[in-house]
Amino acid sequence: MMDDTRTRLVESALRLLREEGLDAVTLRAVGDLAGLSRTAPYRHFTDKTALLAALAVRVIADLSAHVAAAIPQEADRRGRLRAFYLSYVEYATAHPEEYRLVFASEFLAGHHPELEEAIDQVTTALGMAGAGEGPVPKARLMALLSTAHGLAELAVTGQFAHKGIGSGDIVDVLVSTHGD
Amino acid sequence: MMDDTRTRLVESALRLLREEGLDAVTLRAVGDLAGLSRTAPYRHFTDKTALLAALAVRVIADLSAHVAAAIPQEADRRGRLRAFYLSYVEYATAHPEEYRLVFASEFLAGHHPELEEAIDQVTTALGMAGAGEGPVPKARLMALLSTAHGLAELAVTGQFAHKGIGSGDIVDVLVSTHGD
DNA sequence: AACATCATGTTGACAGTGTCAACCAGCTAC
DNA sequence: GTAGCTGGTTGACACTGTCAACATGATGTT
Repeated sequence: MMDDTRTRLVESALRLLREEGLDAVTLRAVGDLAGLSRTAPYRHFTDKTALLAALAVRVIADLSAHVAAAIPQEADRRGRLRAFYLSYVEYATAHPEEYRLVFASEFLAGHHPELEEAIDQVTTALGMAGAGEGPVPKARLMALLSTAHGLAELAVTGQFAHKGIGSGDIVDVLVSTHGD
Repeated sequence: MMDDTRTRLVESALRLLREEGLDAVTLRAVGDLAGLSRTAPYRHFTDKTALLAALAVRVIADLSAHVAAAIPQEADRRGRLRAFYLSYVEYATAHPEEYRLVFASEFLAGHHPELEEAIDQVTTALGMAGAGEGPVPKARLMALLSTAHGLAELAVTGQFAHKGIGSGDIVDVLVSTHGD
């Protein structure tokens, strides 16, 4: 398969992202690390943004899996909600460059459908975990996602740390007022 | 004053941001538009990121003023909360490139203190408007800001539009469950 | 078997970018 | 009057994304 090289390119890009940050993810570096030449990505992605979108899909899948695994099914609604928020923020702060890419890629022009699909994946995983009984309405799911998303960004960029509070405190507030 | 040229540079950058987007904000273009030469910004900003941070401060001040003006003091708590969310999202969707800059600049390395201060300004304006009686605890304020922030990003990047829901629906959910 | 086609990959080149070094004009201060 | 700083300029450099042109091997058709 030639999809093989495609995923190898994405994997190389992921390694660069993790080890050297988003700015180090350059087409030339990706090609080099994959054992190919600088313009090789152009045979598998139309653009650099297309490569970044594919990379973002990978990252979001990781994030989704992390969050889904962190929500204990046997806990009550409040407990699952707290686990959702905390695990989401945890992932973001543990992998700041990856999360930065997610933010950046959402602003990419020419909306990539795979990216939207990956985000849908997060919300459905969230819906299954957080439901308890019956389906959770879409608007509610998006509200939860919005909150977690904004929380993660402010946490990652150190907006909480430089005042006295931690993100845990904020999750407390969110869960206690938003929890049922 | 030589601060005059400094603000003129920021103003030129703002015009470029509004009229041609974030990618068009290049040091050369900023210098040209200000009637100076390409490296002129280096006499007033150490970095390009420093210029962007200053620009972000301007944008956040605008956003802060817009939100503060949109919250009716005579409304009840729910009403003010709804006005806060809606005006925040409204500003973001009306000026997407400016809001994109805010996201990008928060991820800038070498945390700029003025930027953090500008963000504090938003939360205090929010605190005064949303308080009613007594001071609102910091964690609560940050929770509100997180939610609005995440909401704005998902709205700006069209994450709601491509399913059936609008951001107003989500604000309904947020206000009804989070409103008191 | 011979040929055309296409996917994959390479090198060379180009315009643009952030950044720095070197240089230059005034203004201020002693 | 001269030393030094502030604000400004031009020239150059390494690097980036992107494209055009070219190679090469596999595939498929006759």
